[in-house]
Amino acid sequence: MTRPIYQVKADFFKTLAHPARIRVLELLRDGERSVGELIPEVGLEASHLSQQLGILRRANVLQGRKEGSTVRYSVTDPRIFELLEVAKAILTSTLAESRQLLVELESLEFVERPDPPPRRKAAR
Amino acid sequence: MTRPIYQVKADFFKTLAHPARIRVLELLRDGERSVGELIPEVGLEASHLSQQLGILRRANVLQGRKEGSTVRYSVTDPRIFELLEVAKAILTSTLAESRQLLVELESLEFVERPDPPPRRKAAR
DNA sequence: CGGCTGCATGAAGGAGACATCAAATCACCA
DNA sequence: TGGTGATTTGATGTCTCCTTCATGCAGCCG
Repeated sequence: MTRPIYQVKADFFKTLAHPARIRVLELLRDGERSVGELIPEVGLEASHLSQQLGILRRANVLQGRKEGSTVRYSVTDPRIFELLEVAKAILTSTLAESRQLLVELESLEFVERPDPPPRRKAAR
Repeated sequence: MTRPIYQVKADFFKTLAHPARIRVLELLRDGERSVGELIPEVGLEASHLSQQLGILRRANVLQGRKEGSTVRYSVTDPRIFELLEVAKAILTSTLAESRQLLVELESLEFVERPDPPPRRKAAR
């Protein structure tokens, strides 16, 4: 094995860590899409979208199929959707809790704390 | 809703997109750990690890519990492990396919392609 | 009290990711 | 064959993240 597992996993999550790439994946949930179709739906200019698609393609998350002068993309492994579902479930409950916490906080008085003394600049 | 869903999801994946943070999560799979216990297992210096823990904590992935002079961390939502499992499954099969492809490529002759002409520098 | 241990935070430089424009490539058609 | 539309690639400025050092701070113990 060239790279440790946790490094590979981290890289994998990194390829997913971009709003446009997430959108693309969610759009591909209901089937193949050409780049031209994705452009208006994702809202990026062609070259920018192509870069993002390239990142997903090089990570083997997406695959492109050439059809005439267009390229149609689809997901390599449908389990990616399962991943998105689990993420969504986690986020939904986590956010619900945070919101709840916020409500509770707003019902409390603010307690003023004195300003901390200024920090000395690090001499390097 | 302040931010679109795909932005929230992307941020979530971003908090996971670091090898040390993945390691921490995998270690917390079998229960609570103090920072001091994590240091040798993750292999980061204290302050660096603390920064990474802070990122996970602020994202509500981890929670810290103060016990005397130490802090014990645990995962907020156990479904995070499910997420890691799905990711692992995807990576395992994807990597297996890539390896297979590599083997096939190595059995082919290389076809030399002429160097492309130099690109003109963009004048901006 | 005073120092130590355990952890968190702030600041700063360097590395890497993003966004954007220009240019290249390929398929198709007039 | 030249032109046009669709997509990709390359180059580059900007911005964000990562890492490290210095410091802050709370609890514990002598």
